[in-house]
Amino acid sequence: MSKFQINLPKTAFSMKANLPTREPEFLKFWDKINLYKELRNSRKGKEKFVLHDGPPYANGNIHMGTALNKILKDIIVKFHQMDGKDSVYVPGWDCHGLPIEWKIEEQYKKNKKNKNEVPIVEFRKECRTFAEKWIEIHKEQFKRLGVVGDWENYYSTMSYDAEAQIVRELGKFLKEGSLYRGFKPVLWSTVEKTALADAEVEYQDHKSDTIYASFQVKKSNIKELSDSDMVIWTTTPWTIPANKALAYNENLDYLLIKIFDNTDFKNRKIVVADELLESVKKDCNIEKYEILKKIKGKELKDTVCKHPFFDLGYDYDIPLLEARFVTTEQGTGIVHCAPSHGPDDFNLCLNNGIKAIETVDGDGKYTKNVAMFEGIHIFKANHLVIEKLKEQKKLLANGELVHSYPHSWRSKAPLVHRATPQWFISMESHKLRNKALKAIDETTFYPSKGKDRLRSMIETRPDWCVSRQRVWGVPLPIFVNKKNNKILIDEDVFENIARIYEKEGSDCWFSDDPQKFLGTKYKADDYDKLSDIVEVWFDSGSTHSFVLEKRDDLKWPASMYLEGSDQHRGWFHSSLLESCGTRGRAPFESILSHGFVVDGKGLKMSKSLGNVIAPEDILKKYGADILRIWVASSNYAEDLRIDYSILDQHAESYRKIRNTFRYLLGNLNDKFENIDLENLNLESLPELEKFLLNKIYNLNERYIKYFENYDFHNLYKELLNFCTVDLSAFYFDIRKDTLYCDSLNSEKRKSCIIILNILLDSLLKWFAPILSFTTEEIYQLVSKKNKSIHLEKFQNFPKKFKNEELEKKWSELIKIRNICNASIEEKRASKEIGSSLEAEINIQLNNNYKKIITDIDLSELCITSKAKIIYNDGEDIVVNTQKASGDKCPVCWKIRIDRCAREICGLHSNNV
RNA sequence: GGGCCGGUAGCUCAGUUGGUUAGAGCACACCCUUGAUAAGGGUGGGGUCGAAAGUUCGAGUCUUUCUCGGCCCA
Repeated sequence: MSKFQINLPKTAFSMKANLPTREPEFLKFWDKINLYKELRNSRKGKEKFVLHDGPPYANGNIHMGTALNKILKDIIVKFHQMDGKDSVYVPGWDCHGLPIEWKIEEQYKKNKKNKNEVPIVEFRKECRTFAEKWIEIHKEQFKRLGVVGDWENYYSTMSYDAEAQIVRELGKFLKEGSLYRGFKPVLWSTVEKTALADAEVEYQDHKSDTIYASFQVKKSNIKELSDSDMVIWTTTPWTIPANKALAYNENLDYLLIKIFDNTDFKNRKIVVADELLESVKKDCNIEKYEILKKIKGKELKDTVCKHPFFDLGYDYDIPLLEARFVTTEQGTGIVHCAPSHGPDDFNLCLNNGIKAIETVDGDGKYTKNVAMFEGIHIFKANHLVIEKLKEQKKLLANGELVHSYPHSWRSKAPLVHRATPQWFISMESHKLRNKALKAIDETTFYPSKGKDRLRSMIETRPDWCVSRQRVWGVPLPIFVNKKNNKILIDEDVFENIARIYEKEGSDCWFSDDPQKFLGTKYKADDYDKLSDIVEVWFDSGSTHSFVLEKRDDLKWPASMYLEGSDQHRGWFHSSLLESCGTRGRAPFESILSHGFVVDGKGLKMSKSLGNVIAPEDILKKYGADILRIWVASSNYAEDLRIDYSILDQHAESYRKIRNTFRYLLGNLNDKFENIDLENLNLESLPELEKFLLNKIYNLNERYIKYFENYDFHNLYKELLNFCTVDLSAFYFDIRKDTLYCDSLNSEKRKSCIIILNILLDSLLKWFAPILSFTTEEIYQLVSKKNKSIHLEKFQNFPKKFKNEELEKKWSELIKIRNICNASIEEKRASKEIGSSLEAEINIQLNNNYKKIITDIDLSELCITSKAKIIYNDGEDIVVNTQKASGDKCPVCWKIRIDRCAREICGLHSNNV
């Protein structure tokens, strides 16, 4: 302990963060002061920024993707709040749908309960309870991440208000006429007995039966085709009974060949694509044959065939239709079309006046529309079809193929395309596609590539199937007239249903007298009430209508939607369509999409790879602020890598930031004084301080620019570099002498303290949206209690801080400083000196430097005991270092012969 | 299988319309300091820019192919 009075840093801010245990204390504090309410009060009447929450599904613990999403949202919401706006965040949950139904059914199975014996209403109540449970769990998990929002008044798609508004939204489509009943093949699970949403389908390998079957030509413009057969290849033999057409490509070349092998096809003529002849020969064991004729695809026009089961009652024409989807990748270049069992087939046939009919029922059994096969399950029909084909001498070959095939994500059962009565929103009838494309143009995308991604999806997507044959969802509010089969369209009825739902929820649709919904205008006896429910994407696509429009604290459209990039086909997509259909524009002004969380090597996280990291583990080991740094420092435009070594590095950076604050607090003795920046007299400050203000000003300019572009990883990097390069290694290091050794009333020291106050204030606010907990910890230390850092506003730095001349000058000085450091290091390496204060530097400068060096103390800048400068006409900068001579001052530790100017200088002073 | 996006030091990221020896911070190594001390300072090593071919006087930047990874679709 020195006997001289010096000012060493002192602070209650510990070096060790201990985030996992300390952070929850601030959660309690925010709760206690009702931070969310205070945030709203503090920005009453100000411009609103509304980030509308995309509702996560209320099922299962959160994972890294959810954590990333919520933290990113929170950072943005806090940025805008600090920017002075009323930045409102209302979290929400998506609650209806199949996954929850499955969870309940699983429970039933466990308890040996039969789902069919449970009344629908009771089943739905269990689904509701299940979702409620997960909402509560999620809530706590999200809060722990530091996410601030209206947790008390969250929204959910299963609230009565939501269910009612969803009915009103559907009513708009019904009234307009764009919601229609169609008969279309949809992906169908015969196990779950339902159509599946795109997101419910997963592709897995599946072994299929394959067949080469022949269709006898009935009539053609090409004479040689009489008595010949068109050959098709398919992996779904069971669809042959539903065949209505064949497809060819007019750009392909086809061959008419005659077979001589001793088989059913001996001396018969068949047609296949030229390019596929080799593979057909191989698969069908065709060895002896003759090419009779080459046929241009175009010439096949107007050719008509007979169904392979023509003689068994399938006595209708099978026309050849031109289709681009026919390729030479596999098969024969001629494709069998069953409009009830494939979207391509359906569209092609539709354009040629061939309608799909119900060929297979919900269980997967052929209907009465299919002769010979009625009642047989399609998954057991392949061999029967193959037998019949053989019997009719229409089978060239059959085999098996393992290929990627759609399966249900729940039951893992293979799916089929099945024509069912479904309810669709037309993309064309009321120009929905055009409206949506225009809305995309009017939306800002972060990153910009999201725009093309969404646009290309909207450009090609088919009509939107909004019906599901399930029970946990909003019932489609549709009555069909028994007599004329017409849909009841009456706004009064829709409104009546909505009002009922608002009061008691939608369960009553399944239990109560239909008359209740029809009111007095119509008789329930005259109508069939639909039992379909609305697909969940319509639910979540409507959140803008029952959240943004209905709440006074929000606005429509939202300022931003922010989700993972998969939501281009999900929520961004469905919200856009729903809103364009009902309101003619997008419900958002901007879309921010982020990539997926992958492991340290860039691989997706999976149980089997064992590379999954749960947010919970990170919170336990590092704390939320480290996770928030990870979010801020990663480039969300691409996939985000995470593993423990990456987190370790961010934890290191955190310590650097924390110690930067600690230095500030220590030298301010935890006493923060707010500096009036506008009235700050710059002329009274030393140049180094003015240079720092210039740095702060410039950094803030870049900060704003980065923030406006939501470019957080560059923003964070700038802040971190500022802490390490400009402060720790430069300003702080240089000013230690002044701070420690100068007397408290030294003007220089006071100037430095002003800068430290400004730095503390600026850094706290700059970092607050990212380091939500740590900045609060510091704020609580230095400010009045019961107010949060998050209620603060960003600083406005006066333009006078900017000083380009100084910037230029000091960049030269720093160049000299770097060369001095290199020179000092030489002497250190040769053990001549240790600390830089043991050095005396001799600097030779070109005369040009004279005006830069005026008034600059290079020994102070380089933290040496002495600096001699010699000007000449030679090289720009040459530095020689030697050991300083003299004695070490016990106060300032400089080595010198004479006493320094400081009053308390210990060297040769009378005090010694 | 198709579409889109991406691959720059161990890590996180910069690299303007193609133009000197490809940058920063962290990490690492060595040294110093012991008055920011489970801190702080200094110096330094480290990249055939995923691979190959092409266009060009010149390619991390443009083109093609391949490869690896991710998302979406089938």
